Amino acid sequence: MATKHWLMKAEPNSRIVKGKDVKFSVDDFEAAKTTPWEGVRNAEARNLMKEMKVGDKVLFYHSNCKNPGIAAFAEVSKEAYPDYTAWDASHPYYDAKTDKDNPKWYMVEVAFGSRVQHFVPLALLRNIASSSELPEEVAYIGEDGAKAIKAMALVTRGRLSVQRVEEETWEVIEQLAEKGGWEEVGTGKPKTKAKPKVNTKVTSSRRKRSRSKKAEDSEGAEDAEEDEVEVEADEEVEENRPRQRKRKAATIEDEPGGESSKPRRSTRARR
DNA sequence: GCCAACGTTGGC
DNA sequence: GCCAACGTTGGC
Repeated sequence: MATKHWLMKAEPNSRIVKGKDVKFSVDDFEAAKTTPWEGVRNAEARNLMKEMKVGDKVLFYHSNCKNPGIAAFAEVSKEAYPDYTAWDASHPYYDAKTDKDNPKWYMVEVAFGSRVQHFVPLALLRNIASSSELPEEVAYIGEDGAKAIKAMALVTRGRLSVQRVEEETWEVIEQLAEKGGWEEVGTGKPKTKAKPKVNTKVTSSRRKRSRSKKAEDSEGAEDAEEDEVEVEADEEVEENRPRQRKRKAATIEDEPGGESSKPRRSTRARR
């Protein structure tokens, strides 16, 4: 079967949930090499993860930050298995309503591939999606490319933390990540619609702040290494870091510490 | 099963 | 920090 493509969101900024930092930036991901994508507590996102196969390609997205966008390429290294953090009362995403005999939440493991050469900001994608004409800085994606972007779940629905990405769309994102071109201009201005701001900047000045550490969020990239992934993981992961997101969790809990071993990330799953 | 209230996500 | 979109919960 054909390889499928996905987009998974993580939060690059520090955010403490139940005493634990759910941050998981592209830097964290690169250092971890592989990470269990735990913490997803949204049924649709979980169902999509269950469809993932080893080798499927993933766009790593920075969410809930100053400059949200696509920061890296990754791939699925382990198929869906029960998300044990749902049973860990000290975990940010603990779900008191589930138990080991009847797992409700699942996670996959994702292996870092490479950073994008040019960070692809959500603002750029929104700009492309909302413009009647293709911004000239990214004219190389063509009208079909623009059409693919307009249909992206990231643009049309936004809130899902795990989304399906069409192959053609993946290719357009690859082109953008490789060629860039809007940085000096700003995301291309908005033409028409416009919503907002356009982004822009992005690189250039970039934003400041952000996250706890530094940022990187934005771009990053610069180089990138390419390579590809590989990896696999097997075993378990080692560490990994966290990120994650929130969710409600239920309550309970108790304190931190816990084992948990890893926290991780995750994306949010929106709930 | 419908739907209003509520809570969350997440861009800005 | 604001707030819009949307998912979930729970009453009826």
